[in-house]
Amino acid sequence: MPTGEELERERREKRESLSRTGTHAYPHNYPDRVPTRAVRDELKGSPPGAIHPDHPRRVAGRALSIRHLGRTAFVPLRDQSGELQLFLSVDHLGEEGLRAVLRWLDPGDLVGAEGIPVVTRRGEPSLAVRSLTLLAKALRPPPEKWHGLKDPEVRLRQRYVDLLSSPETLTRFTGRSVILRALRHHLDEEGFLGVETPVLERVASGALARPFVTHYNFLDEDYQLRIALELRLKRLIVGGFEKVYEIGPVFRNEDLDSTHVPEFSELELYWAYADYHDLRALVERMLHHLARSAAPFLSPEAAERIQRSFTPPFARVDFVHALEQHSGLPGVLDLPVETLREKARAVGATVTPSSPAGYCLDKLFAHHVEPTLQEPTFVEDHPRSTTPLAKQHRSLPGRVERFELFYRGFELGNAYTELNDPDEQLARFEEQRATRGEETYALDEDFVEALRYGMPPTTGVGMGVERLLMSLLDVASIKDVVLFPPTRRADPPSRPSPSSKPSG
RNA sequence: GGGCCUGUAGCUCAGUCGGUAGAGCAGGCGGCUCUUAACCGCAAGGUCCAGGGUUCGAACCCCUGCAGGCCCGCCA
Repeated sequence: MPTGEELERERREKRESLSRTGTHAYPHNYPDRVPTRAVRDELKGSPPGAIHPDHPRRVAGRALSIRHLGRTAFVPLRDQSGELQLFLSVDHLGEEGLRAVLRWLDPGDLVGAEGIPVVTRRGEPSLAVRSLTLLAKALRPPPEKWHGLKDPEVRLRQRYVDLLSSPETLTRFTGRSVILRALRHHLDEEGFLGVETPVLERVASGALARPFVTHYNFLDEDYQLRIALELRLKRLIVGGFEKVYEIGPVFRNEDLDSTHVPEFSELELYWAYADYHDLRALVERMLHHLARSAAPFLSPEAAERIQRSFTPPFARVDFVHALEQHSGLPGVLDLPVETLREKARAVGATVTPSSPAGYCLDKLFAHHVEPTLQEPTFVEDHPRSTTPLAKQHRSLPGRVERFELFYRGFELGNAYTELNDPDEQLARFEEQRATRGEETYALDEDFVEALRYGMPPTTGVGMGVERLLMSLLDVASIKDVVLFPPTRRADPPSRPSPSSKPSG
């Protein structure tokens, strides 16, 4: 850090000289403060020049910049509720008081201010400061006040800098928390119980993904980080819970792009004595509710558009009909698997001689149909070979009772009428293992054992929370809704390249 | 894994034909009692992502690597 060092040294010197006057640079609290928004609200409707000397107020936050005009100065202050201008003048602070403040105050410092609410002659709601207190010195300068922090790499690696300098980032992540609170509240209101199940599993199953592996020293045993919540939650249904959900992190040892991160939050929900038709209606109600809760964090136009999109009923298409229509392959379910492999390979999928029909159908669907599903759409009644955990369709042979919800061309959720016959479950696992080799759902023996005790008819859904948030907050990249997405090592040791010619 | 693009002051960005780097903001000094991207003046601030090569001379051309972005592939 070349001249950053000089900037920091200057700020350290200001801090030290303040300490020498007996002022603590890092006091322990700042009592009786009010949000800056409260002061702005009080001043609403007051004319320029208004003064409220009988209502002294204390506010605290980050000083954004300093506009010094001789015997006055203006300092915008930001806290979580918004911004308020501090008005510093010799009239309230005295000659020496103002001079002293300007000696130590830097943009980025955290300060507390006590003063009286005023509206300046130019009409800006302000606090005429009688006393300014340093609450924490910023040794690093904040990003440029007008352009802010642009560097996408720094925004991810040092998210705190992004948050402290970009109000829209703070707003977006506030939106994340508020929407998830609304989600939990909605599920609670629907009668579901929130539960927590283990992140560390002997065998991570319930989805098709490579797990992260870790080691439990005490048991001297390798554990895996969960890739889904499904099998644990269904055990709870066996045990007598009738409506449960969990929202929590799952881990899939995979690459990262605009719709995938290796660590993400999943919502899974299981509902006994109900089927996927009941669940479809619940998902519609839930998303409609969440779209309303997202509105305060969006532009009015985006809020309106998203609420309109998520107003039930959503579109419904049959998996097989949609695939046949968009691919131009009639009778796709009756095609021999060799033909399906050939067609899948033709659209760029990685196909092996043992790739099963379900895999090829998934790939063909992903290529031909998914990009067309921009508005919320339920894709229903998948071929049986595409999934091992769903129950046979009650009227369509060769299909299962399943729906996936798509929006903007990506998958938001996946639901089944759950398979609850232990013998068929075991057969499906083994069938997958036989045809897919490594590419298979791990066999969870204890889960099958649980089913042998009897699981009521049940329906369940899994949704990627970040994708849900991308949809509701109207952003294009999953990193925009993950506070601390993973990044590569910042400064790997540089080594001379082996192919470079020796100097001489 | 493949293609394209990016990396220069604390931040945001210029940098022509290869001739030892520039602006604005922030910081320093001076001025100004209503600014709000305040303004005016002065001075200062650089591992040009890293390593190597070509050249009298490289931020610029070449090679390799690293990090990031976009697209494609892979991945429930």
